[in-house]
Amino acid sequence: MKKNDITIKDIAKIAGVSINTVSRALNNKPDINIKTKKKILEIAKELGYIKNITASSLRNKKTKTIGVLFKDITNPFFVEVLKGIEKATKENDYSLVLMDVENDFEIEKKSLKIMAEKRVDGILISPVRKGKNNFKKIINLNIPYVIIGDHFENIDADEIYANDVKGGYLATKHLIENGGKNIIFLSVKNHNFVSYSRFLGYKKAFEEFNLTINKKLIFEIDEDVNAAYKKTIEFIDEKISFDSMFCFNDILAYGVIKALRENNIKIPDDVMVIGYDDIIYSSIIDLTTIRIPKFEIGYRAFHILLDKINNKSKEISKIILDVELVKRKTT
Amino acid sequence: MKKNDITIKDIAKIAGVSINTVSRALNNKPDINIKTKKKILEIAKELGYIKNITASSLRNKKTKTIGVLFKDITNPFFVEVLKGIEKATKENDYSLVLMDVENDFEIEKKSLKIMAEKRVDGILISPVRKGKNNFKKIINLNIPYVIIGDHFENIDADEIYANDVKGGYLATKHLIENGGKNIIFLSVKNHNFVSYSRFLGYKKAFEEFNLTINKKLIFEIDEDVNAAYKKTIEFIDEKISFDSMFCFNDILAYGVIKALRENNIKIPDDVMVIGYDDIIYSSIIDLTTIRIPKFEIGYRAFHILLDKINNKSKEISKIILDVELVKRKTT
DNA sequence: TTGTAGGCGTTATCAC
DNA sequence: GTGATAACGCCTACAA
Repeated sequence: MKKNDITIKDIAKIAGVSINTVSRALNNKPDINIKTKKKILEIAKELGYIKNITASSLRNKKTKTIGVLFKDITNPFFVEVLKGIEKATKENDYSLVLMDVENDFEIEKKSLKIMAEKRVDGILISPVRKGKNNFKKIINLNIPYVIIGDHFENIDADEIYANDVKGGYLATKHLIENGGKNIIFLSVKNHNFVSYSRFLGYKKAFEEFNLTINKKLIFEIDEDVNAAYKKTIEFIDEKISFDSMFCFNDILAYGVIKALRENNIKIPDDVMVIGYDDIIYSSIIDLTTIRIPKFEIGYRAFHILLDKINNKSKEISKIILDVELVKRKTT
Repeated sequence: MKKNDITIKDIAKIAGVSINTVSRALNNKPDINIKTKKKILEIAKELGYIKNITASSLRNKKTKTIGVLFKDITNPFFVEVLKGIEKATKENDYSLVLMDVENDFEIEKKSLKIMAEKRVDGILISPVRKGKNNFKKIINLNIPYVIIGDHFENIDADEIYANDVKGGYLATKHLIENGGKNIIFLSVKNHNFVSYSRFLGYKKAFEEFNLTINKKLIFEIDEDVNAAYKKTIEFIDEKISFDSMFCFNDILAYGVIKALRENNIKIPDDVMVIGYDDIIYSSIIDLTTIRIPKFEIGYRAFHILLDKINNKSKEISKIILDVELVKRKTT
């Protein structure tokens, strides 16, 4: 007999007790004789009994697993967030089912359905954004969820995200204070709230210094190194006048730096570059950036979700985590 | 009534049929009147019925989910592999439970137990290595599994990994051909088979050119950027004579490059640097490296596992994927 | 073509 | 302290 075929029934038979006495022993319930318990535990161990969570989930209506839906599991930002989620999950005896939604509405919809079918206890999601906010339509399941790294207006959902207005402000202020006059804001498409917040911060800094924004220096590209690289080459070719660049994230900044270096533009002397996220490689290339507490976002997101699952909190949480400027050598 | 509380029983009642007629309709079985089927499907849709996979898994003894155990889910190599696994998983209507084993035997053991309890249909694992090979002891469950990115002697396990002997050879040969005389091999601890293979390749190249290896130029450090950075500083401080470095992976190479740059050592003029893996950032910093088909490793690993699960293949697969030199600007 | 009955492995309720 | 029984929701014989 295979080990994972052994059931409490088998143990009961050998121990000469009923199945629910076995259940009691295995689940540390009271109302059981210490000696029978010990005996049962021994038999279970000897037989190599492995509990069937599938069965207990059915009975308990709890799967002790959560679903995690990311737009792109390869994005270093999400990788770090995932690490935080995974850690918290493990610490609380939960498991996690991961799905890469590939920034695609249809896949997101389908994934959500699968999560519902699996009866996950809760969902952590970074919703797909394509211009419109279709998110609300999608989640009409009765599953607790919290949104990670984004904010939706008019939706009563739990959210945890970074203070991107502050981040945009700190970055821009830093550039201005270091002599930046023509500051390009290299933003991305499809990030309504996040990119808008960073833009607001950018604007705020300009206002604080009584400067006016040159809208011609604001660009939106795909969230991709090569797109940033190419765009920067364009700036150079078209002889756009700029002395600093605030990039939507570190990945874009990498592309920018590569393009500048290849054109012998000195960083930071000719052009200052600042990124966003502070992903792990940024310290190596000495990129100045805004640090987001990624691990913490994931870790806390799980705990917010857990409270929802256990009905400990009824009110909606909108958690906004602090960010900080990390000054390195590209500014 | 919540949508996920609706069962086939409810549908049966409304449709005025028995529950297994509903089951037949829902599962596209033959032997059902097309009209009753249509009616049932409509009712199911209207009620917002969501199948309970927990229940069907119990009945079918199939969970349609696999477990993925990685030493470190944050390592870019595994991130890419995971992407491949996730894609293949999704395409085959499977799901994936992810656990970060934190390079720790105890966590690995515990995680494996959880996977067994969840009755995953199969496991994809990059086993923890700490000097000894304790892996065999751990997997004595009756669950199909395939080992990713590693090879164990004397174990009849399915494995998929890269041709690291070739990779080590290509890297070293490239350095020698470009004038490398004193080639440091910066390897890591805890990677018995992989690091040993790369070493064998290194050795092979030396032999081919009738050179003798200087064992004083072989080092083992932790698999960590900062460790590589510090070690390189040591080389410089101790005035070790070297003109090139073959790094165990790209991450180490990043640390090395940083240290060299800070000490005004020109790359590749004074020192050539070559990495391994070709993770995504390496193209940006123009690191010469050995490319491993990471996505493919994950993607194919799933398919090997799937065949095991479906009993399509009884023999053991040892798949060794090809690698290639990617010449960029650090050599 | 459809229905009845039983069981997957666990846990909760209740009685003893 | 312990046991019998039912139930979680689904699927599969088998019978009708």
